[in-house]
Amino acid sequence: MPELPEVETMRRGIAAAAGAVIEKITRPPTPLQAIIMEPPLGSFRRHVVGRRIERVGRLGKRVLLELDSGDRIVMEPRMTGLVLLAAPPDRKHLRLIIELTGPIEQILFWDQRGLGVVRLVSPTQFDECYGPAKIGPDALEVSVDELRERLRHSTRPIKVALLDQKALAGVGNLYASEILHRAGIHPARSCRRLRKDQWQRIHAEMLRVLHDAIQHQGSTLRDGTYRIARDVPGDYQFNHRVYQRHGQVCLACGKAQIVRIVQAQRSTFYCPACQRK
DNA sequence: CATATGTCCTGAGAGC
DNA sequence: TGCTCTCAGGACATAT
Repeated sequence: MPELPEVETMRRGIAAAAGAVIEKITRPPTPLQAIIMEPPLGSFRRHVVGRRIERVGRLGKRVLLELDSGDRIVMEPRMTGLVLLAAPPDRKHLRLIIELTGPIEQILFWDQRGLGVVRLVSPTQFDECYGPAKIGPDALEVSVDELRERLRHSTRPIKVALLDQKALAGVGNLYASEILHRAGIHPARSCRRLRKDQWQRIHAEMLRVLHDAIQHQGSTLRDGTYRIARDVPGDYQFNHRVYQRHGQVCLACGKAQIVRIVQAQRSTFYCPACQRK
């Protein structure tokens, strides 16, 4: 499940596409469900073939190809999607090929489950669908004061609030648990009951965890889908302290066992000793 | 208005 | 062995 570090790794992986011109877009025949494309492929092609990619950006958990027309291609990996230069994990789940002339030859969109989305949006559509009203500040850019102001009046548990992309862009289920463990905050704690120093710890650990995870090129989980290329997984999973470690002894205190609970239909992992309610 | 729930999808693993 | 069932969760639509 690509979150900010995995998507940033994908963005860096294809960053050399800046300057390239789109020659062709194809969707390989597959017995599986096609990913969602908007507009549909024919119209998509007419708008982008011949256009130059000026910049490869990122918006939270999405990769952006900014075109010389002002339009943007928004690539959302969601659960199992990958944006790659080459060497996808297999051919079966290859969903889209963007062929280029320029520094690199192609960009691939691979997605095992097919929940991913690729959209072409005009500047107006971008503001409507992905502007500040829809997507909060990037987790790597937000200040501690803004983070606190955006969430301090919420009645939601802090773990659930950190996943809200309108409030904060980039943190997902895995890193939310890791951040709160390192900050020593119980995941069920209501946002409005957090003190200022606790917000400071959350903010500091968020930056540390996300930057470290980027250094390690993200986390490849048990399902093994996320990777940088066919046989190259990320390795931040070896630094996880709580995620999917329930039943094991906490690496910080060495005493309590990591617990798994469900919040908002999602697994949360924490140490009951290090993260008191 | 804020928060909660249902939905999409595929493959892995459990249980019979 | 092979079937059926459940689960994983990001983002969005719909419901409370």
